[in-house]
Amino acid sequence: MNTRAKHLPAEERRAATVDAVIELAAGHDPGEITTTAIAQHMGVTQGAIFKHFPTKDAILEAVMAWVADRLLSRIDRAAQSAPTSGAALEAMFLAHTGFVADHPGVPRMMFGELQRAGATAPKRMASTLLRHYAERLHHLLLAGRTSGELDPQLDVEAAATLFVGTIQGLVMQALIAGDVQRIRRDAPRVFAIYMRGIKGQP
Amino acid sequence: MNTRAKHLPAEERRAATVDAVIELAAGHDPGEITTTAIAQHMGVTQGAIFKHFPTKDAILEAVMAWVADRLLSRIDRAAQSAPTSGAALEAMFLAHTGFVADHPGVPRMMFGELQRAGATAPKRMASTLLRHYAERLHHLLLAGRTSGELDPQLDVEAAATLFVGTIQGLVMQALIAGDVQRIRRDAPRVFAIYMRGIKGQP
DNA sequence: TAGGATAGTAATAAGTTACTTACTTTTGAA
DNA sequence: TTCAAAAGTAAGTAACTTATTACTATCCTA
Repeated sequence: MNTRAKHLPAEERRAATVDAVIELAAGHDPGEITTTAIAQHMGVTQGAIFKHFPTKDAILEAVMAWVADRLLSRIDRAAQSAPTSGAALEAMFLAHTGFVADHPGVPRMMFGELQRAGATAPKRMASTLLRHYAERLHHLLLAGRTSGELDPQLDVEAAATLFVGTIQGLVMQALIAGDVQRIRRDAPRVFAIYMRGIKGQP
Repeated sequence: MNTRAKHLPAEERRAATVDAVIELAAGHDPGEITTTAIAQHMGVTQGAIFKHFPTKDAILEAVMAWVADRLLSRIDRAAQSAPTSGAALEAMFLAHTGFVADHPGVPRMMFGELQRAGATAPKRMASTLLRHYAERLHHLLLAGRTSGELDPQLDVEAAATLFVGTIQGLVMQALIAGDVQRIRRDAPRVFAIYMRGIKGQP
């Protein structure tokens, strides 16, 4: 558990709670992230959490908001400084895999939330994040196709599915191997094959 | 709940229990698959389950054994009747996505088990299945590379990761869309891009 | 520095879960 | 047909979950 100062101002405590969840998710399966575990990780009692969040779902909602903000801004920053669509795709891919390697609990939680029954608030946020992500991807793929850098007959929808799936696959392999940093090593190699599949003739 | 005969012989009841889990996983998230839910789905009381399985983990272990047996045999059958390595890869891909479309709960459960803390029996079985799967994949990719059908400089390890990830990505998209049958539609299109990425020059 | 607002504690309520136990019903072979 | 083994029931338990409540410690400003 993190031994930090007690009696944090409300906003800092909320931020610390979100951090605790992200950190716990890195090493435990989402089902084990109980309010007791979150509180222990911060060094407060379980009841203290409910001074700042009305329900547990509200915590998960805040976590999803954190993820959406950080991931999308990191990806946008990476893509903006790339000269071509293909380079932007690669930058986006590496930014995303880098984010996942930094916060390996995030994709687990996302996947876990998406499986939930009904339309919970955190599930909606996860869906929204993925939609925004897909929009950026779609845009880049279309631009690359019209510029001729990518295959002029490229199936953009399938290429977007494959892009996301590739990252998901890297996460799964890392999970099985129990070695998160492996993502950083494998990401460029896997992306090279992907790029070969979508690029235009030289 | 399935209205079947009560008082089944032990072996049939065990099989029915595994079926119930597979069916429940198709529509509910793994966390909701309680022993009560399994029993209700079979039309017996919750306690009855423990006449045939010592623990809940023993049920999940039986489910994983069922999956390993069915999936690997289906894949092997598909690959054997293919003329070339590339055709075998495609047959394997479509057999796998077909299996997933038939039993959409299976990849969810696999992913859920792999996230579990510690080395539980069902988690070990899931890992073993994936290792056997990777072996077949590795073999096919190597054969295709030496025959010249695939890129002679192909990064086999990365190609195997991408193959598995592609399927995982299809599952995730279907989960988000809430439409399992979409996997059947998208699988050939996504595989086409993958194949373009690994094949040799014409 | 006094005192109200804020943050945290300890105990506990209410609900679930996997698993057990004492008992009853069904099955099938002698 | 009889009856013991097999299969299922109903009720209960211990452990764990989220959330609440009455109280206490700490902070910060007037």
